[in-house]
Amino acid sequence: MLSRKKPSAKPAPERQTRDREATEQRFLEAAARVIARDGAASLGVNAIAAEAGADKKLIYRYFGGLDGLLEAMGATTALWIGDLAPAATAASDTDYGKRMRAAFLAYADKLRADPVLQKLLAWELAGPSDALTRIDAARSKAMGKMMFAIRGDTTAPPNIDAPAINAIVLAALNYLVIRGATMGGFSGLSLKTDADWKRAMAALESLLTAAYR
Amino acid sequence: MLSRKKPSAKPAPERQTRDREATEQRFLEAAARVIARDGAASLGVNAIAAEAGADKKLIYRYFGGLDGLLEAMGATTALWIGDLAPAATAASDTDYGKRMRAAFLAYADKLRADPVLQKLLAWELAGPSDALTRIDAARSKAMGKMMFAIRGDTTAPPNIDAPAINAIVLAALNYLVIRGATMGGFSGLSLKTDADWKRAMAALESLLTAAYR
DNA sequence: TCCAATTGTCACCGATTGGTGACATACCGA
DNA sequence: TCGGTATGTCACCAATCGGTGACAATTGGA
Repeated sequence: MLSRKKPSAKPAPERQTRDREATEQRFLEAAARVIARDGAASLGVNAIAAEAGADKKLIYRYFGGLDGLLEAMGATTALWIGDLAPAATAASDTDYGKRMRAAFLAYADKLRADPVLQKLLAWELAGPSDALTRIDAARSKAMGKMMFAIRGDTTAPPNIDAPAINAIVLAALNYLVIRGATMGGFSGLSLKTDADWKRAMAALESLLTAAYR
Repeated sequence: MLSRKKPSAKPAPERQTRDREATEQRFLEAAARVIARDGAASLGVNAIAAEAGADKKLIYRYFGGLDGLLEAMGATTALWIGDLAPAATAASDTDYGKRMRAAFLAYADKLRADPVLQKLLAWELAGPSDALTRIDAARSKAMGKMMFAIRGDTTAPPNIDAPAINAIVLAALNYLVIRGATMGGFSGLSLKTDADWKRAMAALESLLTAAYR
């Protein structure tokens, strides 16, 4: 302890904004950055607090812990799902199959551009957590409403289990997007460039047209 | 320290089998149990050693660390993949689409009965690790050989991107099986009972027949 | 029989984890 | 202006993590 004193002139504190909402927002953004960069596995209060430049104690104070923060984040990550319905119905075709195809393609594009949601989806698969399941419940509810809106007054072809087929397509989409982001491909199918994805989506489109014929 | 002495008559040591192969096997089985019960996220040398009832030091001695153990385990988990080809070709039909359908259905059944591989697949999605990627490389290579064997002398219909379509179907299968195991369903489609799966597989079959018509 | 290498055991290390109590400071209404 | 409260900071805790060195005990070959 030589010349360094503590209670003297402050070097550069300047960090005390005293704004709870802003701090909460910083936490949410920091969590998104961490989850997008290091993956959902290495997500914790320490990492988030360090990324946010705030104290982890505040996470407990404001969100009640990591679960609360995740839940708050989950509420914001799935917002664009609601935008899919107008986009798909805008190209208004009275054909059920064509509407679904447009919706799925739009969904794939959006998901491909949202690394946070990708990691969240991957994490849900790794292990069922109470917070994650709640997030998933909210998202799948929004998804169901979207599907309903897209369908509109059209009707699926008879003798076809449309919900099951849609679930299968959605499952393939989720898996392929995540695999493409983390490993660059799956089962010999490269999923790196836009051209790769164009090929994959063409194949999926042909699958759907054949199914909903 | 009353009457309890250490260097006197041994109570029940009896644990020193001095069998390296047996110990390695114990580690592999313990790792499989841990990964099947607690998920891949909570997999570590401490947990594995505790489950195996052996010392973690031996993991480093025998496998060179956790990565080596995972690699050794991955080599054994994908063994049944090779058995899919004879099963699918046994119902020998010269139709490419029918063969693929049989193979995919058999694959789904096997994967549904292999919780370890499920967790491994889920973990690969969560984060790319060097060990995991090597495991995946070995497995997808076996998968490719299997697909080749199943196809045999049949040929896919023209104007159809068979590799892409097969990748899509495989992706959907992986995702649905994992979701069914961890969350019991996906996108409104329940995946708990055998009846649920029968429905899902029927939908997938109709998809494939339509695509490979 | 004896010795050396293999196998197993234990104690310990530093780093990191989630979580909390105590305290300093800034804000805002009375 | 004063004082209470919300906000932010820091130090600390026990538990657990991956990893290693030192040592005891067993085995098998010379």
